[in-house]
Amino acid sequence: MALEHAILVSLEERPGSGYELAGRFDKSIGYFWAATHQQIYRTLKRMVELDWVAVEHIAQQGRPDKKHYRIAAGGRAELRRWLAEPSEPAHLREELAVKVRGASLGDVAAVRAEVARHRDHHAERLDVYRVIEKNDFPDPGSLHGRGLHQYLVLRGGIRAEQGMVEWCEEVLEALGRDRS
Amino acid sequence: MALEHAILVSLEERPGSGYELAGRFDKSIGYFWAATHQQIYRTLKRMVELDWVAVEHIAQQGRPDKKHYRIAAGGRAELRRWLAEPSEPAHLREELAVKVRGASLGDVAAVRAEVARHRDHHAERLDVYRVIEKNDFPDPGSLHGRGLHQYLVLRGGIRAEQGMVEWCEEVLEALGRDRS
DNA sequence: GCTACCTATGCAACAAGGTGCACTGCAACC
DNA sequence: GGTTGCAGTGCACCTTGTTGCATAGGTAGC
Repeated sequence: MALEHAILVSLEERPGSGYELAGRFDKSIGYFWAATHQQIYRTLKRMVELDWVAVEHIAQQGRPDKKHYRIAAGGRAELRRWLAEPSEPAHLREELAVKVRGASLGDVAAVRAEVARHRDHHAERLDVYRVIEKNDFPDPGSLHGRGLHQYLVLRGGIRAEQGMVEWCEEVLEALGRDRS
Repeated sequence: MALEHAILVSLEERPGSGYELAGRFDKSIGYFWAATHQQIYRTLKRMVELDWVAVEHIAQQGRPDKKHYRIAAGGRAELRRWLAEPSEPAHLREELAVKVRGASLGDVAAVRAEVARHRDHHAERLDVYRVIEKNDFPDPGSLHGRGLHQYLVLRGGIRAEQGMVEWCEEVLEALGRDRS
């Protein structure tokens, strides 16, 4: 499972609480690997038992106590092991595509409206990425190491969203032209 | 869940056995929504209980008996209902991206090799799609209705694989240039 | 003659992900 | 003064997906 490894990578970049991690998985790293707070709390607990992360209980006044996590030596070793290991190419899983394929068995106009909605969604997401690209990586040519790696992942997100927007446009155009 | 609906769409196009469906989900429709034979048998069983599909037991000699499934009226109604309903945009889930992001915590060369492997995989998949496009849809401009919808989904697959290949190339080039 | 694969279905167990809820106390809004 | 939202962790339950195994006769290759 990659969730553990995504958490390890994120904690290595910056230690933090489960709540704070859940926030990160709701944006930034979460754009490429989503997770709910439930998954994160459960996984952190398991990783403490495995000695992949270290916990520190922090008492707070006025707000709930929290647990601060940071990556442990075992976690670093696990990351190295996992990075060297081959991984399965992810396969597509796009409900919208199934709907397009079956559109003629229902209301084609409704499916078309869904495609338009998805296009808007992906266009918004694309905007978010472009802003990040502009603000955080103004000079991509000068990047090295970790910064470069983060940039490349962002580039993947941009490509994916751009591709989806273009596909939605193609579908909208074709369905709009079709009168049968 | 969309697996049920993907099966319904597939059965509507052509009735068949669970085994035969598992074959389809191993190629064609499976390129966009993968499923194992286990999932398919379980889901078919459930859909029979819901009266979404009808079964016919067929005794065979020399080979195991089989069950032939076709879509029922309830399944058609469910498809119409589902097609009219909005669906959540899928979020990305690409383990390779997590590896690229964490590459500096391990053997960057190994991650780079993985990216090359994935590029090859997606390039092969892209070839498969291009062959289907050329053979099954020689004249896209003349397509209507169901044929057009199938073509549009294939176009989505082509775009996705093309995008992945290009991203892998970008990553390979950038990692190859980086000496830090 | 032995191995391996194909057809065909399915159970059992497990891993992973998602949903709903519960508790607490402060700050901000209207 | 009541509602909403945030910070913070977690349980219980449910759905979805994966893996290993079982069964059994036919066919194809070495």
